[in-house]
Amino acid sequence: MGRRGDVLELAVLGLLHESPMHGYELRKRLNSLLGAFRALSYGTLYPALKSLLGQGLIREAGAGQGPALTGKRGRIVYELTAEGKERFQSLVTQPGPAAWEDERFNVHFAFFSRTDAATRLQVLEGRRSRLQERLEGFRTSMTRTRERLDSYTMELEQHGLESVEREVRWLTELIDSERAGNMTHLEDPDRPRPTGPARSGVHGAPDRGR
Amino acid sequence: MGRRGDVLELAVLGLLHESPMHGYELRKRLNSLLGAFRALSYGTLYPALKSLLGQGLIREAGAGQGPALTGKRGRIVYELTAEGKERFQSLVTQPGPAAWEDERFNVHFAFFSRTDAATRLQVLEGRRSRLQERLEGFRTSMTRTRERLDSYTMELEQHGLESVEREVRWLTELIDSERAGNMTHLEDPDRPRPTGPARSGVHGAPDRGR
DNA sequence: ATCCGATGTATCGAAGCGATACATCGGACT
DNA sequence: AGTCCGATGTATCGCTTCGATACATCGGAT
Repeated sequence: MGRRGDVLELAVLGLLHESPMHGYELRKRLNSLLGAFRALSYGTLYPALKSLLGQGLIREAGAGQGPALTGKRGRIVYELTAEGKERFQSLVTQPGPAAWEDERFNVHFAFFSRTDAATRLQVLEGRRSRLQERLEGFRTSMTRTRERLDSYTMELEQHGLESVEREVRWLTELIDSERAGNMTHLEDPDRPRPTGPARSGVHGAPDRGR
Repeated sequence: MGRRGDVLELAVLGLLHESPMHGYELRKRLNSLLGAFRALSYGTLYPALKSLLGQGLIREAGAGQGPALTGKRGRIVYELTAEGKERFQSLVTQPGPAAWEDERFNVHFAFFSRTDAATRLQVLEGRRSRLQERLEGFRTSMTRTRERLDSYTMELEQHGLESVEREVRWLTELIDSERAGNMTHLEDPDRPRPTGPARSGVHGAPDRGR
């Protein structure tokens, strides 16, 4: 499993952690999960599944115990093994080198309800500072090319800048509400609370897929 | 030149149309032009340049007439041939099948000042309706998965929706100002006007890379 | 009754990516 | 004066991923 593969690994493990699934369904879920608008190719998915099978992280389930998805033919339902569950936990708990890169972040975020608060903050803040670096790059680039004025190019750069600024604001709100949430119900993870950030009524827009 | 290559072709041609350049410089410009945050690989660029050379659209310039970029070693400066210029014009004038796909759009937009008004409108409107389709997808997907409530996933979908809505608004403003601009100075392309849209003081944020 | 689009698994050729090798240059530090 | 080092610069290799396609079954519309 290669350079993009490890994100795929996390994503597949996470989805199968919710419920067993076959490849076709998995792909659809992955497409929205990865946030990429280009569909994930089967030429990527199936090799990845094979690799996961080989590592013993998933297995093919004997058909027909999942409710309401009993087809009678060759649909292969995958489910997590015990090792798979452990692997998922370790991946989600210790975000590897650079979990805040573009697609990485989306996937990690999607599994935040299965992540502990400390890790959530770590990922959110990592992502934010990553974006702030990018912001710097934008600003210097824009002052550098100030004189060479093509309005359309300027518009494009301007847009990009504002888009990233927007996402930074969004992240800041999430971080704040994450911290606030922690102080009130950090100690009891089993308390029946609405898993997730304390929706503060304000929304932002993250990256939307590279 | 393959599936992404034709965008690359347009981008390279467009950049070399401004001024001759060597590969390293070209790559940096392409990275900001393509809007992709993942850097374009040399393993993509150099084969593309070879292909363009093979087609006779660009040629290697004899070194040392460009002002202030005279290195004495092997830096290879590329420049457009006459065929290259024609090719660029035809690519920029008749936007091929789907010029409004994610990265495609950025590149076409970047060369708007060398595009006629009709084509500009065509691309902008195509892009907008493309995004509106995507909006539909989002909304149905969100109502469909309403009951299955993971706040983080919801937040992610919400964000995406708003991000796209934002870009639609941006495009609408561009289209409006494009139409308004057309009525005042459509007829004289050589008039020394501030090439570009009539900056209406409002900005939006487009896609940011794929 | 049969057509057709959605569902479903799987692979292949081509293209792109990340890493790396190699080389020169200018400036900083000692 | 030496020498280190990061930026500039060209180029290729192996592995991953993509887009297309093949093939098969299902359910519903005509």
